[in-house]
Amino acid sequence: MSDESKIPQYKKIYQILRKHILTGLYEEGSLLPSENELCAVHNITRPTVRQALEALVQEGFIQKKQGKGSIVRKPPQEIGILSISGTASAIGTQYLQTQILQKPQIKPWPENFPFELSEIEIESGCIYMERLRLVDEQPVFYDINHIPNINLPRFSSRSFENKSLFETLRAQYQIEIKGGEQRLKAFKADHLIGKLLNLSVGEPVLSIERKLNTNREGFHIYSTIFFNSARHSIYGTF
Amino acid sequence: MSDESKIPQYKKIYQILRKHILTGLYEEGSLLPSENELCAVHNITRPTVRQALEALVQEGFIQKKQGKGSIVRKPPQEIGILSISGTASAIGTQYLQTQILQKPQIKPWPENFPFELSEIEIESGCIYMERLRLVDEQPVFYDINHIPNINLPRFSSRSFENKSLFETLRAQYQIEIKGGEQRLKAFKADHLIGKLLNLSVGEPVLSIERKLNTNREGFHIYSTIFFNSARHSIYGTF
DNA sequence: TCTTTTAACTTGTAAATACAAGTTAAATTT
DNA sequence: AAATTTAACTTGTATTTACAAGTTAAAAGA
Repeated sequence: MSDESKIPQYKKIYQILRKHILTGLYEEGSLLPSENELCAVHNITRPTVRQALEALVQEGFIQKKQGKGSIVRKPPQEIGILSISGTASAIGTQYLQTQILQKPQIKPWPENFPFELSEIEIESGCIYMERLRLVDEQPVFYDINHIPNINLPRFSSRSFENKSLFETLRAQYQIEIKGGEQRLKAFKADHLIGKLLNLSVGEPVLSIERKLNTNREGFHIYSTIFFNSARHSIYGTF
Repeated sequence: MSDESKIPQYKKIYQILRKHILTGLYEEGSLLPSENELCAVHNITRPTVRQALEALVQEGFIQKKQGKGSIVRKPPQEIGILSISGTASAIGTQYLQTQILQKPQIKPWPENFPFELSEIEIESGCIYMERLRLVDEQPVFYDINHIPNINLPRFSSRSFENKSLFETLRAQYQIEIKGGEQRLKAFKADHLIGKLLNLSVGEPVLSIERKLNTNREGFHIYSTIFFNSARHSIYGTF
């Protein structure tokens, strides 16, 4: 009797359908099985199926049409605004390389941290890491991450090369991003940022400061991102 | 028998609660009446009440806690990322002034429009308007809007001074923003942008290009925004 | 008095059922 | 053959009922 049996049925159906959409079992634009079919297949009732589908609608995986069905969409996978699109053509994550500038290491929180921290976050210290992300060998953004060091065994020894930080948190620690807040500014590149992003000092850089909420209450992820928007732009849906 | 009777009950409850939260009937942090109380008051069943509450949760108006109740929140009113926050203190919309640079006028769509248009949008032409928005008498952003000229009687004769474009669309035409997509860049101010935003040529400016979806199918609002992030930043939750 | 238990709330999950309303294609009529 | 109607789907809205699970405060016990 594992704890799997405690997962609500609608969530199980949601996870199954989500996986099937992401792995390409359902093509973009095609129709999901009808609600009644899903009822029959999984032996549950329509309200439960509808609860699962509603979650998929909210995340943009499907689009429902009365009288028609549920149309499969493949939304940009990142949360909030974080996808990158090229000035001319779109860029898939397969071309996005990740370079770890600073491997995850445990540190105290910085003095003048731009966000307010909870007590438990302060007590636990934080895991610090820096990454540089490149498209076509060219640096596109540089991010600095602060993650509370709460119940994350072996985190600092994990490799994040060419892996999504969020995907690791989801798969290894069942941490899911639920939303967050962010502040954006445009400013002039200084010497360090310019060097990292391959820009002259004074060139415009987009900076994002964000605090992400997770399914663990009181556990937040704090990131600062510096984005080179010369050849790319930040793209997002909402 | 007006068409009001065709509005679903859950939507009516949603609208009532939304209004009550916005007008301050329920204070931030306080609890909404319980689901069963709302059932009794409005003479409907719990699933219907829950459907209304779910919509409020999605928009951030309330936060539910099992065993406790629904806690009232007052989210930043703008959709997507559009709120402004000062570098030091937050800024309420009451300090945000609007200057109309170009009153709404009907025009054909521009030649090289950055978004793809539907046939009906092309046929109808667009309403064009430019605004400059100021905080403390200082220009903060300049926006250019293209709205399809579809069933918007008397739109071009309306005054938008110090009024939200979205609030007008909601109140006068029952048009609600349902989401959208956007592209952000940082770039150097040219002569025009610099003059409008009171910046020197070459200073960094944040630009946003957005396409907003509405509850009218095929009706989109297209905006380009130039933001002076010297003293303010774009703030948003997601 | 302090601790524990209980009872009365709250929201969360789930079933079974019914009808409304939009979509589509087959069947019928013209 | 073409237009119309109908029937069989789809999702949307709503009721009724039931129990699970988290929270809180009053009641009972030490």
